[in-house]
Order: sequence, then structure tokens, then C-alpha cells
Amino acid sequence: MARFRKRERLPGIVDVASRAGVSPATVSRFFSNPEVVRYQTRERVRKAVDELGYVRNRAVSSMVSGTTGCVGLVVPTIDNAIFSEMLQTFSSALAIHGRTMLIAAHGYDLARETVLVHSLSEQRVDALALIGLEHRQETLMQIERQGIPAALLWNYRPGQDWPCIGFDNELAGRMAAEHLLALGHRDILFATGEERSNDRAAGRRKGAMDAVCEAGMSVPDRRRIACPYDIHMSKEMIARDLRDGGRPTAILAGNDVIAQGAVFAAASLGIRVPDDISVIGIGDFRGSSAFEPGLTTVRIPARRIGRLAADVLIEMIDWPEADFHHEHCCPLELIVRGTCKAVEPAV
Amino acid sequence: MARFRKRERLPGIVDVASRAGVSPATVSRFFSNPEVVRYQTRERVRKAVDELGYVRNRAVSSMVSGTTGCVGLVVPTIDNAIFSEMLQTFSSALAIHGRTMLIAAHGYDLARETVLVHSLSEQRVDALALIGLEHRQETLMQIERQGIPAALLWNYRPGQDWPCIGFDNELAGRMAAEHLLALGHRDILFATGEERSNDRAAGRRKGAMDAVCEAGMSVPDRRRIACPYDIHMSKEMIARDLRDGGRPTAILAGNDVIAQGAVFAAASLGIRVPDDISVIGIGDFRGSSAFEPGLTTVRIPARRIGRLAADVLIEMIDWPEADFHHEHCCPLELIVRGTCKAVEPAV
DNA sequence: AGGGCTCCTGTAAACGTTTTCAAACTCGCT
DNA sequence: AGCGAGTTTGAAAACGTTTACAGGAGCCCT
Repeated sequence: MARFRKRERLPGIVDVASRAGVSPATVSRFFSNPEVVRYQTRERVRKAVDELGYVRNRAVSSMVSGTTGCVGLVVPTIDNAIFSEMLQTFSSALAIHGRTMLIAAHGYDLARETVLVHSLSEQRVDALALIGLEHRQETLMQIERQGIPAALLWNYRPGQDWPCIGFDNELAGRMAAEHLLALGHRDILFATGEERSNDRAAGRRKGAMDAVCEAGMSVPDRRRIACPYDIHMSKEMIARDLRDGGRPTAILAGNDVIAQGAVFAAASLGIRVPDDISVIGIGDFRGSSAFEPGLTTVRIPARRIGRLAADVLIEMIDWPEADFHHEHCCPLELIVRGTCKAVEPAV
Repeated sequence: MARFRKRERLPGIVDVASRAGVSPATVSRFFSNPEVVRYQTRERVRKAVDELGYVRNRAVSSMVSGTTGCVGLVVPTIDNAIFSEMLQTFSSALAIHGRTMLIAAHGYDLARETVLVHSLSEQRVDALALIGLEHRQETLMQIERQGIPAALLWNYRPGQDWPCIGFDNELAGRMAAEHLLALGHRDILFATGEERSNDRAAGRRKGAMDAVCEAGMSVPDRRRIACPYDIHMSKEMIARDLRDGGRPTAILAGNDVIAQGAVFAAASLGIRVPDDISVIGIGDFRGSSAFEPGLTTVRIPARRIGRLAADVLIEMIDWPEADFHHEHCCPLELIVRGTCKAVEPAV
């Protein structure tokens, strides 16, 4: 089926202009600044546009106006529940302002991130969002040199050089740990995320372990495992550990995916959650509440971050002069459901 | 912190040219066609590019070369496991060919899809992929009129007008149903997806019910519910049905998200899977195998579709003359795990 | 020495918009 | 009729690339 005839020249603004009997300038104004065009003229242009099926060429207009209407977002992965809620909100929020989202994933590889940022620069995105605070020097320099408004998402530390919209990952880890401690758990397995190219995972682990240490305990090495953010692999790793490494009373998971793996790992071994072992996650992803038993977790305000990020970037695009100091630390919330239980007092 | 100085003029190809002591044309060739430039000259240009931090402006080059290096993908949702594997593979496959993915989600609203396609047209994407076979006339005309190479993904029917890369959704439903029938189930609850703006969900339900009818049974209305693709809501709806609607021996879920909801619904009511009730899904999403018990499901070759789609589109971009007839029907596979069990012969 | 290659490079004309500036028009008022 | 203010429009100059074409350099061959 011959769908795509050799692309003939598409109608341009000049074609529309001559058909409507106006100048190209007027057609341009019709799109970018309609109020300034007289009603009658506007109607004539609208008609010509419809008849010709003219579609404005943003790629070109970017050349002279300097803006493409595209905002770039670089994430470690899309193939995962982790960022999907944020992605969706970010994208919708941009759409409201008439912008489109250009997305790229680097697979937790900051070297690859540099390449992606370069490629987004080539596309002349109007703004850029990255996940996490730590990036290669080169990446950040590239962005700065191009003068692209940018923000760092999903993590927060005060006093950053760059605008950042996120939450305190250390605190998230700490909150999870403190909940377990409050329930009387003393032997906790830390199944946190791999920390290479991932400052969020590192922060959460640190926060969690700090809390435990401050409570006067220490964490033996055998109670620390680094899991990939994959439910199947986490399950395997945790199941192996539970089988061979003695039985902790609780598992603190670096995120909900790992936590779900942990619950399944326990189930596969006939260990009951929460009766025999408690599990806490971080994230409160879509679906975590539906779990049976419901997953106790620390909620990350993903949608809020997505919307805020979009707003901040749009603001930075529209008022490039302004010198906002954007730093948003979104609040976390402990969501108590059914996977944690107070440890039985020794009889 | 003053991060973004009022965007000064970025170095252009002319700046690079004069610094390297060559003509702009040569710099352009350095990027698009390096082999044609003499080694020495190439080095001079490379040096100038490095020193100036020049970044090629694809938005502009698209004007004259007619290609932006962006491929658009329009999906119903990103906020969900459904498409994420496909997205990821699609995006990586494009990246290999030096293209970027422009993504937009319409939230299962085909009217909104039209708007998104228009906006992607404005960006002059080199190609476009849509999910499903059914779209508004307007959407398809828009694409055709612009001469944008496009493909329809995730569903397949022979003899389509448009290139399509997907699988037979009816068959998927049928396979699931036949598995349950083979296990002796006669009272099946059909918890399939909402069918508004979703030809995949409709196909699956049809396939499943056809299979049951062909086996000489009928499906009473009370054994059909339409679930949103949300684990929490599916769980609620199915739990309500299980509580009030009598107990079927099996649940056929329209996709794995619903299936997971079904398993949790059962668990919340103390109904054992698979002993008291069988559950089968469609999809085999990431994580379905880790479920406890492992989810029996019909595997959708998501990664294959993603990669294939990228390849097909790139081919269509690169050989616009060629008149391929792209139609890929990817094979499905029944994955038997632990959520289905033969019905006990009546004692 | 001259002709005919090949290989490399430069000139200049696109590409399709936006935007500045000034001109033309409208309208109300004197 | 003439003036001034305000509203609409058009002409033309950008914007930063790519590419068709042509020219020059180097080489081999007669």
C-alpha cells in the first residue's frame, strides 16, 4: 500500500499568505500573536490554513525565535515503575503550556548521560531536567555552556548550585529505618539499590544506616545487599539471603520494587509477612497500596515533583533574566499498611 | 546562584569555520559526511569545535535537510507497566541510529491523540508510531497529508492500510480462554480492559469470549466486568464482584495489571489462588514472573515490538521511495506458572 | 606539456520562518 | 478638512545550516 508518496513540498507560510491574500508576516502573527490580527483577516487566514492543511514548522521557527517548544528529560530508566508517575505528570504539565517532552534514558550510566545531554542540546531543547544531583562534570558544563535552563530532580540537598526539585533521600531511608526501630526491630536486612551512578540509592542507604547507628546498633556486612531495581532479581537475591544468611526480623528495601521482591521472596520460602518478617519500602508506587498485605512504605510525592519540575522549567524559559533560586524539598510521608509488625517481645 | 546568563549567541558553524580557517561548508561536511574531508582538515575542525564548544543545531539543519532526527511515539499512557518495556527498547533502538524519541501520552482519549499528532507534526518528526489500529479519521489524514512515515503498534490484523507491528489481540484472548477451558473451567469471570478508545482490549475480550462460545458455552453478563488498567481499582472491582457475584472458578484478566489486581482481590478475601480460583493474565510484564505464585499469562513480545518498530520506521525514513509492505505479527506464547489449576472433578 | 582523473574545498543560493520598522489605514475630534 | 492616536499590515532582513556546482590541487599517463 503506497502510503507515503515521496514527500512533496509541504505548504509553507508563503503559500498560506498568498492564498489568503495577506503577507507571510500576517500569517506568522496569526499563529504566534492572534489578537494583533484583525478579525476579518484572521478568518481569511484560518480558511487558507484549513484548505491547505498547513502545519506550522516549529523546527524552523526555532531558528529565528530561538525556542523549539521541546523540553528534554533524562532519566535512568523508563522501563520501571520508579519514574513513570513523574514522567506522566511532567509530560501533561508541559502539554498544558504547549510544550512537548523529549525523553531519553541512560540505564544508570552517567557516561551515557553525557551523550544524551549532548544530543538533546543538538535538538535545542528549551530546558532540561536530569535525575539526581550527581553528574559528570562534563555533562553539567555542557548544559551551562549552552545556557540551557536546567533542573535536577528526585533528590534534594540544601545549597545546591543548580535548581533542584526533589526530596531528601537520606531522610527517606531514615524514616523507614526509624519506623522499623520503633517497632522493636533490631536485626534488619538492608536491601537497598545499587549505588553506582545513583546518588538516591546511596542517600537512602546512608540515612537508614545512620538512624540505626544513632540508635546504638551496628549493621553487620552480611545484612547489607545491593539489589538492582528489578522485582525478579531482587526476589532471587533476597530469597537466597533469607535461605542462607539467617533470618532477620525485618527487611528495609531501597524502593518499592525491591520491597515487592522481598515480600515475594518471603512468600516463596513460606515466611509470612508481617508475622514472621516485616518489610518496608520507599516510593509508594502505583500498585503498592493494592498489594496484599498492603505495602508499608515511605511515600515519594512523584506527581508533585513532576508538576513542579515542569512549572519551574517553564518559568526559567519564560523569564530567563529572573534569578530565581529554585529549591524544592518535597515532603515525605510514612504510609503504614500491612507489611510491618512490632517484634514479639521475647517470652 | 546565577546559572543561566541571558543566553548570549552560541557559536555557530561560521565561527567554527573561521577559527579553523575553512569554509562553513567544510564544517558542515565534518559532521554529516566526515569521510569526504581530508584528515588534516578534519583535525583542524575538530579542534575548533572543541575549543568553541560548538554544538550542531539540528533544529536548523532540519530546515534545509528536511530531517530532525526525532521520531514521535504516541501512547495511551506511560504511567503504567503496559508499554514501558516497549518504550525502553524503542528508544534504545532509535538511539543506536542517532535518533531521539519524542513521546506523548493521550490517556486513552483518541480526540486528544489528534492534538498530539498535530503537535508532533509541528515538530517535524521524521516518523511517527501510534498504538492500536483504530484512530480518528482526522488523525490519520493529518499524518498522510504531511507525508510522515508512520506505523501502528501493539495490535495486528491482516490487510491493514498502514504498516503495523503488533500481535493478534483476539488470539491473545483466545489463548488465555482456551487454557482455562483445557483446565476444565466452565465458570469464568471476564475482567477485561475498558474498551473505549482501546481496540486491543476489545479484541482480547472478543477472542476470549469467542473461544468460550465455540466450546458451546455462553457468558452471562454478570461474568463480564470492564476494569481500568490500574491495579488498585481492578482489585477493588474484582473483590466486590467476588464478594457479591457468586464465585467463578477462574478469572480471565485483560492484562497482567488486572490479573495482579485479581490475585490480590482473592487474597484479600481469603480465597486461595490457584486452589480456590485460577487467574490468567495477558502481557507477562516485568515482574509478573516474580509474583507469588507466578502469574500464568500470555506473553506479549514487547521488546520485540519496540525494536521492530524502530527498525521499520528508520527504514521508512531512509528509503522513502521504497514501497515496503510492513506487517509484523509477533508470536504470542502461553506462559504457565502458578496461578491456574485444573478444576476439581465434582466428587 | 597537456589531458584527464580523483580528491578536496569554497561560493552562494536555498530552506521557511520571525521580527523590526515604517507605512497605511481607521476613527474620533476639532 | 486636518490632526493625532491607535490599530493593522507589509517589506525586508535576519536566523544557521546544507548542498549543488564549480574550481583548484595533485597525480598519472601519453
